Amino acid sequence: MSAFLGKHIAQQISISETDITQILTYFKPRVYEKKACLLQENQSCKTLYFVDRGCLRLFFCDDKGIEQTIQFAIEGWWMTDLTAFHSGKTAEFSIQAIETTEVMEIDRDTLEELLKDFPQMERYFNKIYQRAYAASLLRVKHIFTFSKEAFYQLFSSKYPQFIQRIPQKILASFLGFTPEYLSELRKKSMKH
Amino acid sequence: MSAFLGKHIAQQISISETDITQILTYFKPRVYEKKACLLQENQSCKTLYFVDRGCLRLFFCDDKGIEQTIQFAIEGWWMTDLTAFHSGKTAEFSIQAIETTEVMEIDRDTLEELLKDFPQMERYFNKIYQRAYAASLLRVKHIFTFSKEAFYQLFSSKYPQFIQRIPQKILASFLGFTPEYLSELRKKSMKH
DNA sequence: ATGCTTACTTAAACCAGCTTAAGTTTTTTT
DNA sequence: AAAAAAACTTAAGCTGGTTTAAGTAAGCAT
Repeated sequence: MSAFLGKHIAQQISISETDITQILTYFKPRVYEKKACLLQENQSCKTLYFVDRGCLRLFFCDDKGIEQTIQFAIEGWWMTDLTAFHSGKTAEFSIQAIETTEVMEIDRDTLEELLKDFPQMERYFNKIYQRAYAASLLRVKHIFTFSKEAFYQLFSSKYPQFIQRIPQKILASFLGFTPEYLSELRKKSMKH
Repeated sequence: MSAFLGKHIAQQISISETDITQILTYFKPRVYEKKACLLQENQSCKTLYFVDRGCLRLFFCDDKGIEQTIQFAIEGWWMTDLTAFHSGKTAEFSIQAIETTEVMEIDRDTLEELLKDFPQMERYFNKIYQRAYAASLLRVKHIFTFSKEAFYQLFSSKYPQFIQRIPQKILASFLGFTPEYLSELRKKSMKH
């Protein structure tokens, strides 16, 4: 049972201990092995994940068959193909575990029940979506502001843990350039 | 008084006519002239806008002093610097009216009151944020998937009204390229 | 251990998209 | 209506980042 999710909720909204305990029963704790696939492009997306420990990525395959990662979720972040999850349409993205990852998961119907039984949770998810949206906008801002080299420098100084944790190929696709160019940048930055 | 906002809310959540009428009283209708500035980078962001008629843009100045537009809001869309609005920090973005624009506006305290008096509205804003977040992610996907030329083709076939309404310079910065290059693409696409 | 597959590196040739700079057209101001 | 400013166009030269291709290292199965 994840104490972390409970804490995370309590941090965002005012809510009683007993409610939190109740709320957690709507979620199912589960472990996904490294490289496990939680959601496949073009399939229906039934589940919302909260990362307790580990790391997930959201990605798609471009027309050349290259996997493009557009988002990570580490401890304390939520992940799903939002559009597919809420609309019932087939997923545009895939989700994969980069490391062995412990999640708390909930399906759409159970989430609806949860929101009916605990309407305060609307406010919690509101904050989650706001944060995610703001992060995504900031990302667009960064893409436009910085050269790829500057973007790499910024990212590696701001999130050094990521550079350790994430395979280069995946990191390169997240940052928006080829693995070859990332390799070049790494070499360059080591000289200093 | 905006009937449009009321309709928009009723479309997203189940709510009574009388509640809608009440809810609308929390908002203030207002008209901004073309080129008017609704929010300035580095100032505090106190207001959330719903566009009734017209068009707003969200932008920032990069280090070379060039304005980069990262989002539009036309009829039926909300706009603010979300992070600044909720956190009280100074804004990272500016907001400007591209056309003479009628909005319904609400400040943070009034919004809090509204959400206290009508908790159902949490669900409404939840949907708004979800939609905005999904749109932003899709944008990142497009940026990575398409060449700038393909991106322009896609955009101009999907949103031909925009091509008409938005000055080229602003459109170019939204699409992520120079006005000169946009000019070249336009010429190219006219030949066909 | 041994082979097999996948991840990373290096370097040269190439090109999409930018910069610069000058010209034209449109809009705004007086 | 004229002048000034801002928006758009055109074209040449250039560069950040990709492509291609070949080599090295690391992970994984047998």
